[in-house]
Amino acid sequence: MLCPCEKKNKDCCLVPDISSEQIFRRVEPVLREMEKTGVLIDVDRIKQLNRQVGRRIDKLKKDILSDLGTEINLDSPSQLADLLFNQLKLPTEDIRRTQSGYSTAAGELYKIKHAHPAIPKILKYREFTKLVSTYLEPLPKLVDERDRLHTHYAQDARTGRISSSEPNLQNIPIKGTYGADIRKTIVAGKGNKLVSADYSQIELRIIACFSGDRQMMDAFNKNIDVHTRTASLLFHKPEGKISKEERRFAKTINFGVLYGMSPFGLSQALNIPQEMAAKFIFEYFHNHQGIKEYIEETTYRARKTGAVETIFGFKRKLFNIKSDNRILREADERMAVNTPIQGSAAEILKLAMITLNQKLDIKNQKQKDSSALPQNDMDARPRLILTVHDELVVECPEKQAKEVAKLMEEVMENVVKLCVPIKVEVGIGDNWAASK
DNA sequence: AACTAGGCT
DNA sequence: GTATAAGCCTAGTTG
Repeated sequence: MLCPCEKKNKDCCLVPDISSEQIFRRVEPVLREMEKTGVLIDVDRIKQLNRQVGRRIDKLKKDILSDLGTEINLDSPSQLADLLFNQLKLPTEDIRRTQSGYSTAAGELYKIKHAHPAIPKILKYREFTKLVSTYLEPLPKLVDERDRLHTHYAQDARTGRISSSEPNLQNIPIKGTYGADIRKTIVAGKGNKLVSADYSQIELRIIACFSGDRQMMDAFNKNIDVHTRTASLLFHKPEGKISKEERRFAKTINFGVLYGMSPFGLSQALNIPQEMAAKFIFEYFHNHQGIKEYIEETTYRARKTGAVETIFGFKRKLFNIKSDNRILREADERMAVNTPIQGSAAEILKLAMITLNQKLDIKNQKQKDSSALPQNDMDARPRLILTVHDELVVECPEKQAKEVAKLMEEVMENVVKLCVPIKVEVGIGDNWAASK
């Protein structure tokens, strides 16, 4: 048992006595089982969406090419950049460069969206072609005879996070015009429900605990929205008077801190002057002394030992932390801060998966014994089907959904005890979007 | 294979 | 003066 918040009394946290290596090993069979189970998708609905979005792409493409007055390949960034910036001479002063020329990334085109009627259409075209080429076209081709998708899960060697490939089920759309529609195509089988459980702001809770920052700990302990608390300190207003915009700013800064964001990065993210961004960051660290000291302490220790580690002792070596090359050194400093947070969150989730699977197995055994379910119906029992960094999804018979939701919440919230509460949000639905 | 872009947490 | 937010996977173009 080791308490991660070293600045405070030793017993405020309870971390099970298990190593990161053991977690790594014991989650593997859980992952293999999830791959085997697979997730059910509504193939007809995907094909329908494919046709629908495809028609909009065709129309956009026609409009864009007629607006631009030439035949170029819209999927070629280099052809597009040459046309927009060299031939049509659209303003370039705010446009980032790539190795080859001007960038046509969405964020850059957005800055000049009024400079030419084709620009907003190009942005839509990009959004829709992404959905078709990455999701709507490939997914139906990857299903088995029962319309289930079987991904491959792997554990990342640098942070311990779980990744998903062929297909990647961890980047199924949720935002944007058709995002929710696509997520709705991941469905529960007949008579089943999907139960989704999300850790609420797990990474911020971890940094609150590791740093012992008074304001952040206080917000979590009193169940005050942490972004609203940050906004309240930043804008010198009571929490009740914080606007949506102010909360959004605070949220971006809170996440920025986890990643080591600079004034430049913040100014880009919020679309504000760099000076203002610098002021926000200064003010943030003034209000959150604990976080400031934690970051200094972590990078200092990384320099001394050449590595950082997570709550269960997973180590990441940082080869450039003492480099004379500022670019490389600062990249390692950001990893030094981020890896223990992201990696610890990954371990907490994996330990919850191991524990949850154990309890589901025990439950399944009992169900079988009391013959509450048909003996050979492999589908009629709760199974983990998805894991997405801070979320787990279980598919289970409708009748068990509430019970399973409760179990997931209980297991995930108590698998470790930090010096702030861990909160989980659960939902039940017929598809992935509805279960949140 | 490198580059650019973009989906998710 | 220069680059600038952690981690992952996939797709299309280019040479």
